[in-house]
Amino acid sequence: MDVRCHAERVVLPTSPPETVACCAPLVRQPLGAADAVALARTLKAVADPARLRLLSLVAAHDGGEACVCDLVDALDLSQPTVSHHLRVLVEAGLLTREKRGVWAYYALVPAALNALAAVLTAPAGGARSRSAC
Amino acid sequence: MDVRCHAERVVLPTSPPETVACCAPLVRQPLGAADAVALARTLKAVADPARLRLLSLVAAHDGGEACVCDLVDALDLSQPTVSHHLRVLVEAGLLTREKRGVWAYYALVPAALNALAAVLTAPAGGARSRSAC
DNA sequence: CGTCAACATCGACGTCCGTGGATGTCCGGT
DNA sequence: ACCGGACATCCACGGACGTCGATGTTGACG
Repeated sequence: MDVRCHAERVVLPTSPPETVACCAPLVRQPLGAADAVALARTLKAVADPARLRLLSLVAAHDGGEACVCDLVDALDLSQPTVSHHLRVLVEAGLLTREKRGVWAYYALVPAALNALAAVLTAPAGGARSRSAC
Repeated sequence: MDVRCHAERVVLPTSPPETVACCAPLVRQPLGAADAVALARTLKAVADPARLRLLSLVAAHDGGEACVCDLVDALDLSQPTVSHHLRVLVEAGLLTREKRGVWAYYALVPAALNALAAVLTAPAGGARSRSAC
């Protein structure tokens, strides 16, 4: 499950997990329709207040993982709603789920977040930037 | 007493005074509800295929700016829809609008995109990373 | 084996969002 | 002054999304 460069491949709507859009600088060249849909799908997973707080809570938790009960307690949402958001984040490849006993522990996938950040990064001052992946 | 998980660990300090989406790495500390809403609002502006393509087209265009007619021609959307998306992007601070004569030229705001990217950036392998805000 | 707790799934409801056609506004040209 | 083109705004419709209550599944424990 590595996040490699040059992923021109686009997956079907019934996407397998962890299909994070790789380094497509967004400001280098106009991205195609299919790539835009794929990128938007991942960004939509992050573009929600509850999901942002979940990512933040999981990342800031001890050991970099947290169980659902902790998250339900931290947010003002019902347990099914929290489970739904966690599912969305896992399907987007941003979180991993590991069940230990009765509890389900969620952990961050830093590479996925960094891939998103890399796509959004724009050349602040200069015109052309390095194309190193 | 029953063993209800370990829900006494989380503190939930409400929202810190700072509400700016400056360097708040998202993985450093749990972000408050208000900050999450603000961040999500900006991310929602980007989490759309048409808007992503618009950003890409504008950035890759000559001079870093493009008029609406170019964008309507590039995408398969009606002119009102393109105007709507451009409006969303301008209100999110990601594009600027300058009207010259009959045409309206849109240009990218690199700092805005970079701010988003900075928030999403996670410590890939390391643990702690400090950054002066 | 029965019970309880943790978590996921299902069904439903209200709301927001993307889209296009019709229309309005502004500017330049003849 | 009239007309045509470039954009913006308005309105309405269909689909997607966030939320919760109810229910199902699984594992631990007496």
